[in-house]
Amino acid sequence: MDPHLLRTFVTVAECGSFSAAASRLGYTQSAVSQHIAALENDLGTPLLSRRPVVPTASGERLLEHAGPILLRLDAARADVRRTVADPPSTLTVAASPLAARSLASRLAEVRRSHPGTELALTVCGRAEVVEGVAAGTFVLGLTDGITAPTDPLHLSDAVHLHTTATSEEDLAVALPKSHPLASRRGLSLGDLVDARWIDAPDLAAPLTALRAAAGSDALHPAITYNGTDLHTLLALIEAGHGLAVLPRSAVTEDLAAVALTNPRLVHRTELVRTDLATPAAKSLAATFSNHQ
Amino acid sequence: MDPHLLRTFVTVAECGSFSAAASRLGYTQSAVSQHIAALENDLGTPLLSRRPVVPTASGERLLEHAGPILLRLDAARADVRRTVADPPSTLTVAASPLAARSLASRLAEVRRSHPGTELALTVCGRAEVVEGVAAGTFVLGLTDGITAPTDPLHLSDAVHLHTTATSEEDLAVALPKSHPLASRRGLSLGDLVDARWIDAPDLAAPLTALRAAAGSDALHPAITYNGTDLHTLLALIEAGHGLAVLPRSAVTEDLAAVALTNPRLVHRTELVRTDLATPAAKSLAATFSNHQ
DNA sequence: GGCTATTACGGAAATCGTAACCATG
DNA sequence: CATGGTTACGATTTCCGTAATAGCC
Repeated sequence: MDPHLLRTFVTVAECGSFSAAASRLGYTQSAVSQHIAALENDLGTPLLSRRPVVPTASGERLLEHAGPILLRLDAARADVRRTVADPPSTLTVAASPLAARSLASRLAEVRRSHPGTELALTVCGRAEVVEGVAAGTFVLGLTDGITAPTDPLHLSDAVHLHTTATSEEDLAVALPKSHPLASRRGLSLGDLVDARWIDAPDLAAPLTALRAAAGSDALHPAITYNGTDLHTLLALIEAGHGLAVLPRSAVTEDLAAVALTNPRLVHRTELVRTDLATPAAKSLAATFSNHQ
Repeated sequence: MDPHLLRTFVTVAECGSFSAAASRLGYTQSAVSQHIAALENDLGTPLLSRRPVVPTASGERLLEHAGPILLRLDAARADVRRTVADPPSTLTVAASPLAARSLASRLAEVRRSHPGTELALTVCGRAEVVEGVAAGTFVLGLTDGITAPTDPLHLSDAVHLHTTATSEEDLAVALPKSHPLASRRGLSLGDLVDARWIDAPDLAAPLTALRAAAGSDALHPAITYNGTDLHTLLALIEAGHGLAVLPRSAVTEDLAAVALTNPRLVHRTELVRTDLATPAAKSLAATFSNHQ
C-alpha cells in the first residue's frame, strides 16, 4: 500500500473519474489505471466500481483510512523539516470563518510586541485549518464547531495535534425579528424540526451536526448556503429564507437571537498548533490562554 | 516516505543496529543501509547517528509518527479484508493482565449462548492489545489504565477505534500490613514521594503515569518488576520491596489497601473493538454495556 | 461513435544482493 | 584487526508513458 497508490485512489474517488484524477495528479490515465489495479490486486478485492466510478464497500473502508494516513505522512515530513529548517520569518495563521473574528485584535497585539514578523492570515474551511496545521502550512490554526459543554471538538483522527480550547460561547437560533418564535426565551431543537432551515455548513452549525446532536433526521434545509460570509448569511436569514444556529455574538441587532437550550450545546473554538513555534507564535498562542 | 523505509527505520531504531534490523526484517545489511540513506536523503537530514546507532532529534520526531502510520496502514488493510473475508469462526480476544480478570465469566456466558464458536484469549501488554485490535489480530480487546474520573484512556493516537468504557474503579496503594502507612484512611501521592516503589509498568499503574498525574518527577522505583503476574507483584509488596498502585479489587486480604485520594484518579478499563463483529463478539461486547 | 477504462509493450528508474571498502572502538 | 556501516555495481523488478484494445452510454 504505497502512499502514491493511496493518493491516486482517494483522488479517483473524489473525482469519480480515472482520467480527471490523472490530469490532476500529473499522470496518464494508464498510470492511474495501473495504480488502482495494483491496489485492488494487493488487497484482493475491487475497490471501485467502474462506470460510474464509485467506491465499493471495501473502497469505502479504505477511504476512511487513506485520508488520515496521507495527512499524517505529511505531518511527519513537516515535523522533521521543522527540526532542521530555521524558524520561518512569517507567522502563518489559519482560521475558520467564525473563529477568525477574534483574530484581528490579537494579531495587532503580536505586531506590536514583535514588530519584525510578517503575518499571513488564511481563512478557510474547518478541515483545511486542521490539515494545514498538520502539514505545516500553518503554524497555528483556529477552528470552531459545536459540542456539548467541556467536550472537545471532534477533529480529524489522523493527527495528534496539540489543541487547546480558547472559548466556549452559548449558541443562539438566529431569526428575523418578525418570526413567530422570535419572542421566545429559549428554543429546543425539537421545536424546530418543521422550521425552514438555512444550511450553511462552512459557516454556521452544519445541519448534519445538529441532526446528530438532536438524534433526529428531521431537520431539512430550505436553502443551502455554500459560502463563508457572515453578513450574507445574516441577510438570508433576515430575508426570511430560514433560520440558522450561530454563536450568540455572531448575530447582529437586526435579527432576533433566541438561546438554544436543548440539547445543551455550545459553540467552541479551539487552537490547533504545531509543537514548536517562533516567539511570535508563542506570544499569539499565549494571547488565548491568558484572556480566558 | 515508503512504508517499507519507515518500517526499517523504526526497526533499526529499536535494535540500535543496522545488521540486527536487517536480519530481523530478512534484508541484507546493505539494503537496510540503503533504506536509511534513502529516507535521510528524502527528508534532507540525518535521522540516525551511527556508532552508536541512536536517533537524532529529527529521527525522534519521525519515530513519533512512523509507528502510528504503520499501525494505521495495517488497520486499513485489516479493515478492507474484513469486508471481503467471511466472518471468523473463532472469537479472538485480547486483554491486558488486570483487565483480563473480568473476562473468564463473560466468556463462559458467550460459550453458553453461542456453543459453536471457538474462543481464543490472549493476555498481553496494553499496547499490544490496541495494536492487535487495530491490525485485526483480535476482534475485541480490553485495556486498562489510570485517568481522571470520566476521562478516556490515552490510547495510541494512530487509530480511531471504537472504545467504550466498561468500568471505573477506585485506586488503592497496596502496602504490607506492617507498613507504617497501612492504617491511614487515605493517601495522596505527595505523601509517597519518599516511599519505596515497585514499578510494574506492564501490570500496575506505571510510575511514569503516576509522575505525570502528580506533576512531580520525584517517584523513583526501588525495584522494577517486568512481569504480568499479579500474585508475584503482591508477594513482592508483602515482602517489603515497596508499594504499588492497583485497583482496589486487585489487592488481596494479605495486604493493606489504602485509598489513593489525591490526585483524584481511577482505574479504568476500556473495551476496544473493530467495527464489525460476529454475533458471538456482539454478545460479548453487550455483556459489558449491560452490566454497566 | 465518442468517451473512458484496460491491456500490451518498451525504456527508464528503483530495489536488493554480492562484494569490495572504510571507519571506529 | 575485527565488527559493522557504506559504497560500487549488476541483475531483476517495478513504474510509467505511448499506443493499441475493449467496454459502456
